[in-house]
Amino acid sequence: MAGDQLSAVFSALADPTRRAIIAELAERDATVTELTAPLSISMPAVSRHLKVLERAALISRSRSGKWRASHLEAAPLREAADWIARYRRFWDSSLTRLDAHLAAVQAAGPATDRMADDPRELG
Amino acid sequence: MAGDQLSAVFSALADPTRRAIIAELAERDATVTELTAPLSISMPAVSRHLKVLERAALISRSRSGKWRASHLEAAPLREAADWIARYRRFWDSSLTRLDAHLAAVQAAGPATDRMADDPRELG
DNA sequence: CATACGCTTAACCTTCTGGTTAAGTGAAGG
DNA sequence: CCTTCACTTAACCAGAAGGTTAAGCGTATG
Repeated sequence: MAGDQLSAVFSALADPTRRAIIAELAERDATVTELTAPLSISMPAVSRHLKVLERAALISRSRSGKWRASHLEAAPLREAADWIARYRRFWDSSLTRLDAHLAAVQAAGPATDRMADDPRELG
Repeated sequence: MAGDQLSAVFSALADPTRRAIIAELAERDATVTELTAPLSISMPAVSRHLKVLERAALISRSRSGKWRASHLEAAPLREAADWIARYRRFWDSSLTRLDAHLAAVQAAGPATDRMADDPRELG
């Protein structure tokens, strides 16, 4: 299981250490040693976390001498965000008219659409 | 690890079967039997997936006679979306001018070029 | 009331995960 | 050179995950 891209991304994000690494890389590229420093685990453990992130395409890595820098790649995060966004209508009360319309269409539920009586169509 | 709420949510979303269940519940509440039908796994397996989703607070369940209906609870999805949204500037091309400025400042310039000399200059 | 139904729990198995320490690789440098 | 540094890989372990079948439990129902 968990073979598809989305699963790999969510699975990568499920670990707090990896989220911390992502947060760090959001500020600057970093070497394995730099990433290990603030964490309370060994460097091999960090190395494997990086491999997981790399497999999920959440980071890319460049070699320069004996250092390897990790760089955040956000494209998979967008896919994850897009997936979650499908359910945005379930929590967001400030829906735009377009969102409401699409939500109504997707839900295929006529009664639940509170804006169905609004004559204004989306522009 | 993986004890916090966010980890539980991402971990729950990491499984394709559970995402399928969420997609189903987004359309209508459903019993365990109804949820099991389109899936190629046994009912006990689905029952455990539901328990995982319940622990992540992604669903609530109500009992009615011998049937138990599952209901989607989207609040945790919002938390997950909020976390990912922190990195939106890394993929969203429609940045505001302020966001672009902050992104440029935080990225802190061409790190990979200087890395060849000394990794400490990465930041 | 006996039985079938809906679902959960138990027991078991295999695979995955995340950590460790120790050894291996390749570039820097005294 | 030959060591040190940065990092990866290997070997190992404990526990979690996800599947199965079988059994249990409570509610409908013929």
